[in-house]
Amino acid sequence: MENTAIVDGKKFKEIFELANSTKNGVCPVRDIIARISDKWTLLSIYALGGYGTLRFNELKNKIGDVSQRMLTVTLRNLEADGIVKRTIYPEVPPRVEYELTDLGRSLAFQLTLLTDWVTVNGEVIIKHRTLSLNKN
Amino acid sequence: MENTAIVDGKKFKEIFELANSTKNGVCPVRDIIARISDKWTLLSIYALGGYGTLRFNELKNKIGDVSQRMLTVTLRNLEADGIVKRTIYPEVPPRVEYELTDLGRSLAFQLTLLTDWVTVNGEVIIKHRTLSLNKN
DNA sequence: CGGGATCCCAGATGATACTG
DNA sequence: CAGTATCATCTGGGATCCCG
Repeated sequence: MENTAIVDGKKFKEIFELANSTKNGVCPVRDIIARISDKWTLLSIYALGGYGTLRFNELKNKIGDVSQRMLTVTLRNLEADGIVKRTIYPEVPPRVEYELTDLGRSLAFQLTLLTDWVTVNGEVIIKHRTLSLNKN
Repeated sequence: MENTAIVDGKKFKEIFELANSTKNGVCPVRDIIARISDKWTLLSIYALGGYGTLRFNELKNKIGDVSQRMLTVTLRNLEADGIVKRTIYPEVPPRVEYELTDLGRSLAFQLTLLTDWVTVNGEVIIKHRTLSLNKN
């Protein structure tokens, strides 16, 4: 049944048109997918999905090799999109906690589906890629 | 049940660890997601999913504003990953046709799920983003 | 027709230093 | 602690020209 939906191609044409058009200069589909599939964005969402609530440096230490600047930028974007909630506690030293919103959790769930696909098919792809390289 | 899988966070921790680690210098999860969520890759997959088989310039014209170079690069990558099949007909002038492989169709289906999510939640995100901008 | 090769720029990203 | 600001760098991607 999975293939049925694909073979007829109707849905794909609709999606293609949707992804290939812009409203007010932006294409929601492309724009949003591009943003969420960013390296640090993906890791941030997964980390917050797995650990619930994290402080800035906790998140930074978990991801490991992200620069402070990029984590800040990433989290600001996610906050602006309503995917992450940022809570500032007026203490000294300051404490800032991040967590996924309901929208964020919903997105996170969708991303697990994609990740599952990659888990199943990733090795085949990497292998294919490697073989392809050796031909040249 | 969707939330159950997320609230406990177990699966997310696993996925996070998976996406945050590398084997032989590459992380399949991040690497593959980054590649497929590229603007032109996404549009190419959708177009081939919807129209089946397309010649180079047919595909180029459908997408519209893609440069020749980028479409070539995109298709070469997809071919190397085993997602797109490239067939050259030894004619003059040359004819080259592109189509999704079984792996490609499987991936395309997964991407429709993500696109569906964006279709449902995209406007909310864009609106949230716009409101967020106006605060500054 | 379907590319390959080259040049080049804007924007993304990292490193570093400073601060409320 | 959790950033901001600035500078340096590096890369994606477009423009252009050429070719089998």
